[in-house]
Order: sequence, then C-alpha cells, then structure tokens
Amino acid sequence: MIDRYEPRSLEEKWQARWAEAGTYRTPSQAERPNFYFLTMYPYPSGNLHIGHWYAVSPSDAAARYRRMRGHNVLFPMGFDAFGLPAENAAIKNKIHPYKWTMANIERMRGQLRSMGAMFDWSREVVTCDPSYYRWNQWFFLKFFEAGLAYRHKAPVDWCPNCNTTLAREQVVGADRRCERCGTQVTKKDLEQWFFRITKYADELLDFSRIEWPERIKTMQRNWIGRSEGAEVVFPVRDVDGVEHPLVVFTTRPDTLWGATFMVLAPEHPLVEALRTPDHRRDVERYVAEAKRQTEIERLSTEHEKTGVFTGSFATNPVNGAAVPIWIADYVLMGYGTGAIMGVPAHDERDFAFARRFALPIPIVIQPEGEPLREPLAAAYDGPGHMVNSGRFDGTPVPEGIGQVIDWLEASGRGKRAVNYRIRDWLISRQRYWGTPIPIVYCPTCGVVPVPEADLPVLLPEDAEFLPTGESPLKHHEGFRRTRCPRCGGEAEREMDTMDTFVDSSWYQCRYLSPHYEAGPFDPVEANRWLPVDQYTGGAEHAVMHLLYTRFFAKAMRDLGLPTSGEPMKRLFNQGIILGEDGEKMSKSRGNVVDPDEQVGKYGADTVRAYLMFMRPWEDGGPWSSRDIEGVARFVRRVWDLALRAAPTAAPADAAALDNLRRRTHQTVKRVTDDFERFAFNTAIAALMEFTNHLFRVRETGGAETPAWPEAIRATILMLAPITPHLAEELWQRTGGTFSVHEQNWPAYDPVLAKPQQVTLVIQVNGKVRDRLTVDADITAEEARTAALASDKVAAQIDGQTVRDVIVVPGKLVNVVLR
RNA sequence: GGGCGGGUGGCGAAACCGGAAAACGCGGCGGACUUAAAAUCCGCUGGGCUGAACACCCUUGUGGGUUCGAUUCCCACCCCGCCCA
Repeated sequence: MIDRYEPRSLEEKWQARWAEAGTYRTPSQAERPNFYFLTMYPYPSGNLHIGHWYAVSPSDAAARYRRMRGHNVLFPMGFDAFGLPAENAAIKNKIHPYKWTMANIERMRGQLRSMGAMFDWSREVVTCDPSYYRWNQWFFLKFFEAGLAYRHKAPVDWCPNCNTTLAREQVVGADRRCERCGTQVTKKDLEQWFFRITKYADELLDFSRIEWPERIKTMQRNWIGRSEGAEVVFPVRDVDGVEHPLVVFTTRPDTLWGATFMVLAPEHPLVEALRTPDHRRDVERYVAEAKRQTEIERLSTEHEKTGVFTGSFATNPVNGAAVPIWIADYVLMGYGTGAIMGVPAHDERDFAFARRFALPIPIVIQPEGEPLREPLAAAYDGPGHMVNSGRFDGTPVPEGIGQVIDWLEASGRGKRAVNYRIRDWLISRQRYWGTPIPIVYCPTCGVVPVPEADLPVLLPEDAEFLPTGESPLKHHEGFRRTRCPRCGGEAEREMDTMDTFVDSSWYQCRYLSPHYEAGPFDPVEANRWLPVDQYTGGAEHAVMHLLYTRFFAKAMRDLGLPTSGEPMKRLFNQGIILGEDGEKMSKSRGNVVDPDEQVGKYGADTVRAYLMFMRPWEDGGPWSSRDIEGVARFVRRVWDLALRAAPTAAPADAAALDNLRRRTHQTVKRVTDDFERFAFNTAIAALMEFTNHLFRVRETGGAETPAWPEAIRATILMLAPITPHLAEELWQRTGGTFSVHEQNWPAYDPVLAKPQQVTLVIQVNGKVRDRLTVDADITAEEARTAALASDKVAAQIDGQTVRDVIVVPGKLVNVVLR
C-alpha cells in the first residue's frame, strides 16, 4: 500500500525546503539567455483573493516552463503599497497606514508563498518604503528639469468621496465615475502638477516594437485620439471694440464656406468679453446651468440642443461673412480650442443646433450622382466635391482638405494642426499616503525643487488621521513649514502627494537592483534584463498603468537612462474569475471564493491546476466547485500512477513498448506546443489523456517495459510547472535528485512523435462514409485505391460517374460524384 | 452610432494552416468492489432514437455565398460582452 496523497503537509514541506535551498533565486549563468517574466504586483489589501491566484498561477507555470527550457528567468514580486485604503483604515481603526500596510504585506507574503510560486523574494519591492519612493521624487526632479513636470491651474476632475483630484484616465465610464471608488466626479479649478505625456503622443501611437494584444493597442490609440486638420482664425471684435483671434480646430476645413455660426464652450475665456449687454442675463444663466451638468449629459446626442446667442459676430476668414457667436454646452473646453465652427449641412450636431435655432444650412459638399437639395432633411457627411466654395468649387473632398489648408497657410488665415484627445497626466493627489512631491514654495524664490541630495522628502510619521476628508499633511506644521533650499528663508512644502500610478510606472526596473543606491536602478542589470520579455496582468489598466509605463520608458530614455523606450515587449491579459453564479464576485452577493479555503480542502497544486484547466487563460469565467473535483481526481491519479506498483500481468511485448514510447513523445510535443502559446487548459487535457492511457497500459502489463519509467518521468517533469509540490514529491520518491525544478524540460523526438498508423477518412461528396486504418506514410495513389476499394464507397457510387478524387495524404480521401 | 471580442452537447470547453465536429473535464446512466454508503475502478453518454446491433438523416446563433469539402473564408442579419462616443 502506498500512503495517501496529503497535499497540505507535503506542500509546506517543500515550500520550506525551496526557501532554505534558495531554489528560486534568479540564476545568472552566462551561457544561458535571460528572460524577464513579470506579473502585475498586487495592492496589499490584506487578503489574497482568487483573482490574484488566477493572475499568478498560470504566469508562474509559464515562468517555470521558461526556466526548464534553459533560460535564466527573473520572476519577481512586490507590493503596490501606497493608496487610499490604508488612509481610510487609519481613520477608522486608528492605525497608522504604514503599520496597516506592512501587516497586510506580511500576511499576503504568506498567502503568496502558499501558492508555491517561484518568486525571487530577495528582489521584493515595496513602494511605500522610502528607499523606493525617494526614486519617484528623483524622477519628478528630473522631469521638472526636463520640462516634463509642470504646475498648472485648470478645471480638473475631483472625486468627492476620495477627496482628491484624479487624472483623466482615472475617470471611467459614460457617467464619469472614479476608477477607484465608483463615485461620480465633479470639476474643480485647481493648481496641480502634471506630467507632459502629450509630448510623446505620436510616439505612443507607434506599437511597432511591441507585441501587445490588438485590444489594448486600440484602446490606447482611441485614448490618444489623434486627428489631423487645421486651426482656423476667425477674427472677432468684443463689446469694447478690441480685436481677438478666435481659433477653432477642424478636421474638415473643406467645409469652411458652409460655416454659418460659431459655438463657444460655456467655459471659454472670451465668453465674458463677447456677450453684449442685452444678452447678459441669458448668457449668465446659461453658463451657470451648464456648470451643473455632467459631461455625458452635455454630449448626449439624444438630449435636445440648447444654447444662447452672445450678441457678437465673427468674420468667416474664407468669405468674410459675419457669423453669429453662440454658446452651447455640446462644446467642451477640453477638446480642441473650446470653440467650433458650425457647419450644419455636414455635421450631425451642428445640423440639430441650426434647426433648433433656425440658422441657415447651406450645402457646400455635393455627392456624385443625385445632388442634395435644400432644405436638407439630415446632415450629409459622405464623400463628394466642394460647391459654393469660390475657387475650390468642384474639388473632391479628400484633396480639398489638403488644398484648403495650404491656401489658409499661404494667406495667413490658419495653419495645419493636429489635435489629440489625450491630456497631460495629472499626478497631484490631496492625500497623505503617497510619495511627497519634492517641491518647496518660497515667498521670494517661488517654486523651488528640493535638491537631489535632500531626498527623500519623508512622510511625517506622526500625522493625525481625522475623518475631515482633508489630507493630514495640510495640518502637519512640522512638515508644512520648511526652509527654502535656495535662499534659506521660511517656506512651505508642497503638501500634495503623487498618484500611485507613478510608483508602478517604473517598478519593473527597481526589481533588477532593489537595494541600488546610486540611481533608480543599476544600468548593468538594466542592460541584461530590460525590457520585460513577458508581462501579464488585467486589461483594466489599458489606458492607465499600461500607458503611463510606456510614457515613463520614453521619458527615462530621454533622461539618458538605459531603457529602450518600451517597457514590456509582450503583454498578455488574463480574464476575470467570476462567482459560481456567473456574476462578478462580491461580498454583498455572497459568491466570493476564498483561495485559502480551497487550498485547505484540495491543496495549492489542485487549485493551481484547476485555474489553468477551466478555460483559456484570457477568458476567465465562473468558478465551479464541481469541476475542481475532476482536477483533484486527476492529481490523485497521477499520485497513484507514479507510486503504486503495477498489477501483476504478463510483460508487454516489443510493440507495446514502442507504442508507449510513441505516446509519451506525442504527449510531450502537445504539452510543449500548448505551453508555448499559453494554452494551459489543453496542456492539462493532454496530460489527463496521457494518464488515462497509462492506467490502461498498466492493467495490460505495460508497466513492465523500460518505456514505463520514461513515461512517468516525463509526466512528472511536465507537471512541475503546474503542480510544483506534487512534482517535487514524486520526483524524489521515484529516485530523482533535488530539485525537479532545476531539471530540463523533457525533449521529444519528432520522428518518434509521428503516428505510425492513421485513420484515413473516406468521404463521398464531402460526407464521411468510411474510415480505414492505414500506414501514416501511405501514398496518395495507395490512399485513392484503398478508398475506391471500400464497400461503403461502392454502395454510394452505385453506378454513378466518379468525377474527381481528392486525396489529402495521411488524412482523407474525398470521392466526388455528380 | 463606431471599434474589438464572442455565440459549438445537459454544463465548462476542444478542434492551432479549409480536411473525422464535440478531445479533456463536469453531470447523467450502467457495471465492479462493499453488509451498505462514500471513495475508487471500468463501460456508455449530441439529436432523430425508452433504439447500447446495422444503416440513414440532422446538428457549431440565423439566412445566403465561395469550395470537392466550411465551426474555420466572404456577405447580410440576430443576440451577448468589452472599449470609445
């Protein structure tokens, strides 16, 4: 009798042994190629949930596979340790954010260890540690010097629940909610720090050097939102007779002759100067009204167009026409210049606006064929040629755009321009638990950066956490009051901290040399490991973390740091694990699967294998407490197979030995191919098939052949990345030397992996009529003859003429009648 | 409205380059073992078909097309998810 499979004790035993032996310290053998495999680090919430397991176990398996394939694999782990929950916990439980965070990290380290992942803990990074965040401050100073960090007053997004500003990327959904807490954001006029990500807008659109999912690239492209067109100057005279150039951006300068009005955003700076006294009350009321609305309400196409006339007129620069200037809420300050020209005949919104306020709708683009007639029933934005446009009449649209721009430039009426949707990255946060921005405000010297030698600017430990919603730093006199680094006079510190996405923008570099003192990371290590070869994580970070880190890579390159300008070569996004009911897991629904509980029941290996088996990794999907039983059964069957003596049976013959060998090599090939393409579900299915086969073989005496131990050995090796503890235990018990994780991945012989005999499918008119077992290397002629010799085929032919016979050697013969 | 995914048995899915639809697992049914149950092992399991032989027909959201042959390619439509408006 063999002893029972007891995952808990066995797993703890090997985890301790691996830690003690340093099995997972990153190897650095010069003759082996390096491979940097990275999984997004978690926020230390204090509890590892099943989503973390789903993110980590397959990546761990893939990293282990790489290592067995002969790479020096770097697979680090750390904690995204700054952020609001720690501060909320401080208020609620009177515990300092540092204490709370570190206790959570301690607990999560243990939980991560229980997964049996091969993290190199000697490289751990904790972002709330001053040894880490001082480099955030260092980057800030470098960016400031390089003009990549600047301070600016603007209407910014404010989360009233988190009591802080947010970057535009962190306002999500049609109804503009806070990415973190889901509260609807409002606008506030504040002086804030920005990183100049827009400088790299064009470069960020270039994905030629990275292999990222199309979906993420599309999302980033949409977010950056590049559009080409022209800036056109409409001269205006305000109520005091002062001339202003009113600039509009348009992608359709060819329609300038059809512009019959202009619309300013209610927030536009010229609104005040342009409204005439008799329109004052209407305009003021309208501006106040617009402020109360959300952007989504304003932009909705359903909502009836509203607006007010200012009383002023601008001059259309192409034909000198006086066009009335209106204010309407469907124009936003954030897009283009905050002013548009209204071309009602050829733009849907402008059309609706013109109809509502009875403005003229002249046609300036005519399609080929049936011409449009006034009055139009709807805006026309299809192809055509220019009309009523002076010298440009008859010019087709695409050419017209370019020619009009050339003419505008030549005559000083406007210029070629590119507009982007993306805004600079707002990094100021009115919170305590983040990296202090290293800036001092001096009454005499103004904005003064903290000298590099004075870094880090430490967060004061004795801050008071009160439920006022305000940052404790504001009330911390010791922190606030300082000396100006330039003149030595009394000065104030910047009291805002940085967005935590700053931390995660370069953490992949810090893992390379977490204790390096001379810079954010050791250039020698950077040259060895960067960029990250394979990155994995959730797709929800598409236009936040994944965009910011690309920006950082480019900015770092321009600072002269050894990075190639892209942070991660390949990216893979895993899916999301849902509750058993198919819904998102949440405490209120009561459908949360607790990994610790599952590990207690089945052991970590089974939980890992189940997560990899349930579906393709990119799909995610509902947890099934039934299906995991099947995987548990499989794991126990492997245990039995490797350890239980074969039943006494007659020794197998030479053919049986050959067959078992062939089957082993075929399985190694399948599993290898599946691992290469991250298809863990089918890799495990192949292993299940193989073990089922081995059970049958054992019953018929196959365990007596030399092919048997080879098959068992290969199985254990292929399971090592999936079920690392089980594999280690079986490896040891079957006579292997410690550690299975330092072995090479099993090789297969492609000749041996080829089947000897195949099933030849015989079709008549594309329908399967017979199946013949034939030698795999059968010639086309032999296959044809065999097919035509089949009784079933003969019955189908039944006197009809054979028109054609298609032969796919080794696969299929199709006899075509008719 | 636009873009990107997706729709295959009772369920999760597989089919990688246009060549056996449903691998593997769950569930179900039958059997072995057991005083019995659980566990374990073995067999069957898309539908027509309370029909487990043989044969035939049907089946990958719907309708068309290309092809000797379509889950796979093309066109149109319906539904679901995500992203952008």
